[in-house]
Amino acid sequence: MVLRKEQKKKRRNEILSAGLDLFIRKGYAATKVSDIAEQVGMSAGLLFHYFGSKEKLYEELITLGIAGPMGAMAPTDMEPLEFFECTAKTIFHDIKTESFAAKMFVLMSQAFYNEAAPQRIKGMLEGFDIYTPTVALIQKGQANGTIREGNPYALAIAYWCAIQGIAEQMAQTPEAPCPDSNWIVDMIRGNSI
Amino acid sequence: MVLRKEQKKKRRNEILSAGLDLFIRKGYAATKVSDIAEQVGMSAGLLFHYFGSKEKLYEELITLGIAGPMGAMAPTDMEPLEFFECTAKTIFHDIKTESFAAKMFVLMSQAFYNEAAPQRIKGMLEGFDIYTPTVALIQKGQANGTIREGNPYALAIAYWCAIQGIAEQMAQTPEAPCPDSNWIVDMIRGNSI
DNA sequence: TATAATATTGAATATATATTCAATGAATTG
DNA sequence: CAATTCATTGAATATATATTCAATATTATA
Repeated sequence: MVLRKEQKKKRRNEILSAGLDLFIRKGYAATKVSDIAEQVGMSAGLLFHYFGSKEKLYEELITLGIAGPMGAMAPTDMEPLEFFECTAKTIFHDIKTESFAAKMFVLMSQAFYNEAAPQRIKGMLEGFDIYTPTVALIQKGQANGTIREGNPYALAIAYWCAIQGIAEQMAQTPEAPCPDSNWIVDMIRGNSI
Repeated sequence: MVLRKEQKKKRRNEILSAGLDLFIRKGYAATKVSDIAEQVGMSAGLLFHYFGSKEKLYEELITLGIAGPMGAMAPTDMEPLEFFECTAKTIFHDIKTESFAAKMFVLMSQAFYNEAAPQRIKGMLEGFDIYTPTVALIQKGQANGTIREGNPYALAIAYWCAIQGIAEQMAQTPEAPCPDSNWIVDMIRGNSI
């Protein structure tokens, strides 16, 4: 009955999952379509039946990332320190459970900063700026002493890049012990009692 | 007289420098030999006169990294916290001055963890383990209260990966403000008075 | 069951990029 | 200055990998 349709969706997801895994481990350019196909257990030719090209597959992952994990990360009107604690905890929890979300976080960071990402994807990520709202939040926190003194942009970089570095490492060697999210927050924490 | 020889050395260094720059920005696979040649201002063919292959060029960079920046980073018998403060400060200073050393640090990290690095290079980095001595140092610091409690390996990961994440970012966007090395150390600092 | 639609493969093709090479120009040496 | 060696280029070749496609198997529909 609907078997065909469900099977197709499942197969697409398998491809997306394998692609995500390989893209973050090897990078876009070094990941061969045949690698992905092999990891799924299908011929390379068949992959093109599901996704028109390697770039389309990558693009779909980025689209998922924009809609999901990254979207949920947008700063709110929470107390600044609370936001940073909460976000770090969520990401690290995802990392520990090896979730799709955590890998997606790594993929997005790579796509954003690696010059090798396809041009069209670069375009999709234009205006996807996590630093501006983060800086605003940090300034707010500095005003009430919950965030340490220092260049707010530099603090934002320290926070996100530390998380990114650790997330990438965990994606590479999932068996290694995962740092505590509080340690990251201590990097930017103020010394207000 | 010796002009030829000096010119040759200078040219080799230009290639190494351009290669290092592009490898860390795009990754090994996505960096075209013609990109490197263009950045130096020579034909792609000529590059092969200086380095037999793209891989050989990469290999020479890694060799330089092993001998230089990474070698200097090996833990000593210093006070643990002092070592971490000192190392972070040195790396961040290098980053701020956009030195060869800082880029090399990024290259080495990438070569170590990215599965796409050429196999031979992987081999060269075998046994180049920065974590074992770091863990030992952390345990020593935990014993005298200068390093916080927690899984020593996880603390080592937090420290190195945070530095790596920030270094990579700075390599990508050198105009951004650089975090303070002390912030990183605060991540692992104990609360002994 | 017969027919149509879809999934799958493996081989063929296209494309991108690494690498080679013959030819040319510039520097060095005697 | 003549001869030789080295630097350099641009075009040709080799190689790796993305992509297409005709043929076949499988599943759905009537």
